[in-house]
Amino acid sequence: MDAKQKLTPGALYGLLGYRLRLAQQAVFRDFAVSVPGLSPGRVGLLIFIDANPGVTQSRLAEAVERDRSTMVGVLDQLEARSLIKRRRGEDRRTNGLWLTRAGCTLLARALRGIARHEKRIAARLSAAERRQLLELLGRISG
Amino acid sequence: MDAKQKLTPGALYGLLGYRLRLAQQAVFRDFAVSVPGLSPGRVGLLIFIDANPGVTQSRLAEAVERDRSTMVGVLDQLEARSLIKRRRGEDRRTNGLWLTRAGCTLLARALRGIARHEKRIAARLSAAERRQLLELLGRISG
DNA sequence: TATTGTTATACTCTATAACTATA
DNA sequence: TATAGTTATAGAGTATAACAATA
Repeated sequence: MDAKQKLTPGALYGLLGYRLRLAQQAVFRDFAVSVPGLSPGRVGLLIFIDANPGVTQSRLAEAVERDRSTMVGVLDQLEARSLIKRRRGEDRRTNGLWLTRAGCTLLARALRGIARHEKRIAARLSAAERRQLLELLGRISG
Repeated sequence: MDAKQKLTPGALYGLLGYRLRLAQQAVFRDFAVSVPGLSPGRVGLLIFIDANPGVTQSRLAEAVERDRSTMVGVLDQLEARSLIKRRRGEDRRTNGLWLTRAGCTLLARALRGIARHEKRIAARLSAAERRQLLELLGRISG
């Protein structure tokens, strides 16, 4: 053993915030493997559009708590990949959003990947422990 | 109630990864209020330098799992704020890192802020629940 | 006037590749 | 040759401010 400490000191290791960050990073890495080609945020957008066909860009931005200007580029990318389409709304200031056929297909595949992912990260928890973890996380989130 | 779903659908809400992300975001927001002027990552660096005075940039980068090129700019900022100092090592390729007086002072203040922060985010958990949450998070992190 | 989508711009955090000075 | 620090560059992801079209 070295005189120097190897990783972050015990000071951090006892903190909920730090441990939450470590867990989230581990989960994120597994997600990237299980759901190639889509980040968690992107999947969230596809799910939301799928559940709310024709939703406007501003409503979507509001739903995921981002500025509407932020959505423009993100949606440009999804549209460039032919996963979504924009269509001008009855209120002609708005764009309605829909999944394309390819978007539906990719979302379905992503959801299967997420199911595998979820199973893998919960592998070391019993069903009761998984429930309790969700409960405690909910308490933290306020 | 609208026909459209308000936020992300139940599909996501049952997922550990999603709930972890929500909890982490809530904690992050509270951290920013409790520990003004330093992000969680920056505090981690100061703690590590404090615990390992004279550590080189590369060892620090390795400890926090970042590329050494990433550290350069970050350390430039901390140095520009006079929180750390670099000193050329015996091996003259290296820079040793130390906290300055101001860095020590700010770190001490940050640690007090983190203590308040930790107390606040754990406020809705019993001691046993807090322990269990740490345990379950450890299991998730692998 | 107010709202929607857009653009221009900028900031944070991160990485890779190539350079320099040392070893 | 190999390593430490640096630079140039790039790419996510995010925001604010201002603008045109539309309401």
